Amino acid sequence: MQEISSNLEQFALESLERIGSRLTKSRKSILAALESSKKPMTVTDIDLCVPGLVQSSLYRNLSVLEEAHLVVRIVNENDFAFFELDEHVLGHHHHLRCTHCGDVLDIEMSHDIEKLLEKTARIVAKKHKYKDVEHQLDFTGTCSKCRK
Amino acid sequence: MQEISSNLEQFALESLERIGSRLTKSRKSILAALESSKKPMTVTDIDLCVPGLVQSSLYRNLSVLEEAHLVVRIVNENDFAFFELDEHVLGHHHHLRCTHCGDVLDIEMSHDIEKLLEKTARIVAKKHKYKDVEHQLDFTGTCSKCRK
DNA sequence: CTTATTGCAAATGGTTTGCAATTTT
DNA sequence: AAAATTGCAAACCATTTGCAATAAG
Repeated sequence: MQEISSNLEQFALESLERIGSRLTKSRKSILAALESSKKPMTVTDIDLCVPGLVQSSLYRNLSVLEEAHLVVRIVNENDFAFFELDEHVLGHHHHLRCTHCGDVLDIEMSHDIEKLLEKTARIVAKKHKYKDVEHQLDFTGTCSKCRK
Repeated sequence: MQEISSNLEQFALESLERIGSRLTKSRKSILAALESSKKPMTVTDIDLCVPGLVQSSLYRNLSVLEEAHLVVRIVNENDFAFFELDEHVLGHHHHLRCTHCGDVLDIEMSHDIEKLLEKTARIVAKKHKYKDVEHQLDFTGTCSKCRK
């Protein structure tokens, strides 16, 4: 079981405190798992890294961490969710997803593309009377494993 | 109950035939509902437009239509799916989704942005050894109704 | 001692499935 | 007839929830 970085620990403590929640051992383990993973994880993945924690508690912890803006849930067309650290922690990024196995990778876009997307988001918001519009640019295709 | 356009009817007939399925009255009604809707619909929405069709049959029909590439399923973070006509029918477009009520709107991007996204998809595919990479650019925010 | 968290078991609810009856070609 | 579609009811299954017991501040 890996350690949570002290940066993240401090940030998590504050974020959780802000919503009246505690940074328990379980939550540290969950954050550690997500931090050490190079890509989004399913609940099953996370479960393996936090032995002894019942699945319903894991779900409850993930909800709390989501509420604290430490974790985000990624919904895909398979019927289970992926989780990863929030962009506040991980930095802004995008996803490349395999439509066959559901696997998700984090990828980054150039500064120019990001600027363009932000500008576009502002235009879209104005046109459709939406507030706080954010963009999500995802790519989907077939990974090399699924082609074998 | 609205009519399906003859263009769509012809295309649907061919697409369904190709996978050994028939263009039944129910399927016509479903396609008509989706065609007349200006935005993606939930199963409940569609159900209202196809009275007398049991929900399980509706789901089965939607699966067949999906398989025939006539319809696509949009997954969002709420726990029910939205459906709309495939891009083969509707043309390529993007989505603006309200994170509060789950509502989805179709929006279009400029030609320049599309070109840039296609180019980026090719680069991403090469870098990560993915095939047939497509992009999905979605915007999320709060709609005007949810701010009242 | 007060509030948050946990484990356990049961419920939820959108979606899927088995099967016999019905419709379509 | 042969094959696809339907209705009905039951199953699925990831996720949520109620509640009493436990842990943390």
